[in-house]
Amino acid sequence: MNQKQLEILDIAETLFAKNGFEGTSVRDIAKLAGINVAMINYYFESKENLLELIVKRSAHAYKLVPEQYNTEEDSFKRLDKLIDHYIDSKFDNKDVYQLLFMEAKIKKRIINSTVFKELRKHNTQLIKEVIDYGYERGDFRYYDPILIHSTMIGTFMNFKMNRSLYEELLALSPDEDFDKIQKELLSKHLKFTIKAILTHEHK
Amino acid sequence: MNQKQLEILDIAETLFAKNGFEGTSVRDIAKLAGINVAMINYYFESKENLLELIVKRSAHAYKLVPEQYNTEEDSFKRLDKLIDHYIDSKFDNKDVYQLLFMEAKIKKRIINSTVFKELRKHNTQLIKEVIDYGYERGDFRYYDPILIHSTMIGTFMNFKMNRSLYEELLALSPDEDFDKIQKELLSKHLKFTIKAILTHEHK
DNA sequence: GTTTAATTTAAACATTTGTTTAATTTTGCG
DNA sequence: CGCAAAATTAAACAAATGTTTAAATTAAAC
Repeated sequence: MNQKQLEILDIAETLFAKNGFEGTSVRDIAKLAGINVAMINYYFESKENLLELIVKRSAHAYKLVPEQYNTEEDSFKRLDKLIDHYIDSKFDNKDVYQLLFMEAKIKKRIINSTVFKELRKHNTQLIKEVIDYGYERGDFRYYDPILIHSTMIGTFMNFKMNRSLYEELLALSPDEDFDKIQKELLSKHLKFTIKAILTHEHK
Repeated sequence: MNQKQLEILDIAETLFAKNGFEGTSVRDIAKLAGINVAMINYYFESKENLLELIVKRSAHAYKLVPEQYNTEEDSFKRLDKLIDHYIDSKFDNKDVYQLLFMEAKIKKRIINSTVFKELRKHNTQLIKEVIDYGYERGDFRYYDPILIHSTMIGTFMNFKMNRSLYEELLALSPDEDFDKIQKELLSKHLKFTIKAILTHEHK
């Protein structure tokens, strides 16, 4: 794939995430990329296929990698690192995750939602291992990793999908780096929440 | 508005939530409602207007009503009731919330996202009051209601939007009432999580 | 430099889109 | 009934959609 094709993927990714798949026409993409409409079919065969390529390109980047956090011996520090790693992986690949999240619901779409499901199962399993690690060391109580993951992903997506609301609520001045602040806030909040869950007594 | 018009609203609501606004054609709606395509414009003037009507019809139902929970004197019980009330209000009006949530991102749409923002501000404020109540009685620590609300709504939406994933993960037999189980699980999890946050010590 | 292949273009293609028209049917009322 | 208003229909509308074609341009190979 050449430079131009990658640029088209980026542009399509952004537009799909912003306006939805149906809400984005191939002409929109072509115009923004400064190319002829026909080039999209020449390069990618179809619009559907373009979506599939975008998803495949980035989906793997959302997989958690144990090496990123399991060097920490302390249960709490390991959890912290896991959460930062989790947030980082989703922030770095800007828009695919929103795309996946939205498209996962659409039954019509040919897109392989298996990719998305497998991804979530994989990450849930790794989260479970960190919980188990802390549990065996007597630091955490046990709690369903599916639910923990739901809260992580849900809180994250909610922040991502309601940016303009949070700009208002948090009353940030427009020159501040919203992404950075949002990321820090989210990191702090999720760490606190998950730790609270894992150390809270059942009454 | 007659019976048929209300039925059309219901059908459109379902389809919009399932396939998105652009992903749903007026002909899809007409076919499912068993009416002529022209009737939709005859009744509702335009497709956009139909969406707006759907939103307006249900948006108010998502507003929390203090009377539903502030009869409880105990901080924890009041919080429990708030959470159940919160979940109930979103479950009862089936698909509008998903619609709002998805459409809130789309900048193109004429739909008044102010409605959605005001709704969230209103609910955040009520959540804050419950937190304050518990804080004044020495039951809770203070925690940013915006973040609490984010976790509530995020966890909820994540459950809602990934139903098929959770059907798989939770390995429910198909004859079980998934909605009911999901609702109970969500209720229990959110109650535990929010309470954990509000009683967890800052280290 | 010529020829072949790959790239890019404008135009046309067939569908589908939301909406409107104009004719028809149904309804309500005297 | 008779008639006007409302409801419903099939058809047509223009615009937009994804895709294809066939010609034009560029690049590569010999």
